[in-house]
Amino acid sequence: MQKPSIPKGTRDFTPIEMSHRNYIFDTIKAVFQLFGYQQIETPAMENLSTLMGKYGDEGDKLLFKILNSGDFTAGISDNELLGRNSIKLTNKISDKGLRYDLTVPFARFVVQNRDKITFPFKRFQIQPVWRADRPQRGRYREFYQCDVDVVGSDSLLNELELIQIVDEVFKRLRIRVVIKINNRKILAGIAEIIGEVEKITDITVAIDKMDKIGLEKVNEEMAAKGIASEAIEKLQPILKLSGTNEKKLAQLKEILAQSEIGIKGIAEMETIFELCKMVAVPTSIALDLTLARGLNYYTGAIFEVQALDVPMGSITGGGRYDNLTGVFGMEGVSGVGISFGADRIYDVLNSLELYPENAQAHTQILFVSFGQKELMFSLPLLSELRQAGIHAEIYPEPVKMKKQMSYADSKNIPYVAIVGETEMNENKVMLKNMQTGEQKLADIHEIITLISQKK
RNA sequence: GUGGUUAUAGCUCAGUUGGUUAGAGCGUCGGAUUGUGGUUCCGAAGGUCGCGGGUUCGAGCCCCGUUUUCCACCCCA
Repeated sequence: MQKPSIPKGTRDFTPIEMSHRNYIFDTIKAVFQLFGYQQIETPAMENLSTLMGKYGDEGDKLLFKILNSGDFTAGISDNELLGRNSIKLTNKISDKGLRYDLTVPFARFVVQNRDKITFPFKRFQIQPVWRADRPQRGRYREFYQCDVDVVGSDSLLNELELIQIVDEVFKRLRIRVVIKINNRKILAGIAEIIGEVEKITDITVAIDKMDKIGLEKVNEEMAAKGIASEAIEKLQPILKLSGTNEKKLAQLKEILAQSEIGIKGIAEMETIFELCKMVAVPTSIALDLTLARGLNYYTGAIFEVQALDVPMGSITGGGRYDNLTGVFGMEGVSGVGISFGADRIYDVLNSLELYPENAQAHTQILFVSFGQKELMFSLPLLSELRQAGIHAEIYPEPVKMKKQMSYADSKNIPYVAIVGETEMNENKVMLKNMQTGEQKLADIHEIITLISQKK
């Protein structure tokens, strides 16, 4: 017999773990709805043509591909098979893949369902995504993203709203966080000023690592990518900017004075900070010029959220993308959105043990079974309890009482109903409080009132 | 994809320079207690030491391969 196992980077969740996870999902969902967002879902698998080329070369490699059904080698010549060109071969034997994130499927959704959507469209989506990454701390091959996006509106009010959502979600989850914010236009302006417009991706990827590897190594990496040493030299004062958000922006304004796009980015940031001040967002928001984020479809503000009390990569991230639907043939639709990484938030919550006590909706009363007659007596009572909204169950086998009591104990069920000869004669049940050990004869209505009060 | 690391009972882990029959705690099941759990006591079941090969008189322990776990890099939630 073989030992059962699951694919690497995937996990099972027990009932307790699920109640913890649902606490996260329910909290996030409630906040999304509070701000007027509507839920959608898209299929776990998409056509590869939808997914390929949207996440860069690295992303393409990390896509899980689904083998075509039936005789998938039918249309392939022996030469092609023997050629062992796995990329070419993949295109022939697979035309579907598991989704890599929720944003690209959402863009497809918008284009395909534009007749049913009124803009601005505010949607949220909570579903798993899959990446063929090598698993490690805070990194899984299957994980949930909780996306909120607004498409069809350029207003910076949307950016504000997303910040407010982040603030509210983490307030409710009681996780202390910092919201890091930057702007792709500012990064573009910087590239322009130092004369390396072509290399903007390499520059952003390198400076994104500032926190992790430090200034020196970042400089080394940029040099290795072929960025001119004068350009790197010019970049230094920018990387060393410090002080309040306002101070940084003021200094940047001077540095980027000659860059139209840079000035535009600064203006956006100023507006966003002003709006945050106006509604008094309590979470600290830090302008972080080293924040770049990998996905290259962002064009304006970019966000990242980090937990203050647990070392963990970003637990939420997103930004503004001006033309995401363009690749699917629908031009000029701007969107902005963020994604909560539910599995990382789950890890943070686990290490801080921040779950509310009654996070799980468990059984409130268990009927023990003695035999056929008692069963006939108990079943209608069970139905009555359930109709009153009380979580009730009956032990399905007339086994030893010790066993049934242990079951109640291990499931943390607060009340046990014992029904035997004596109780049936009086049309009552023996209600035992598992915490105090007290028990008393009670009829069904007394029980309903008692348990309902305890809720 | 690159480098390192791990694997022994359902779970967490011991296991001496390579030496007879591989252990503990927890959990599970049974009993003390034929209608009363959480505490206690007694007992039982449960392992091809990840898998495959090699070295050796002899391998859980050494060597090679492979899979898996975790960590770092790349990249990312």
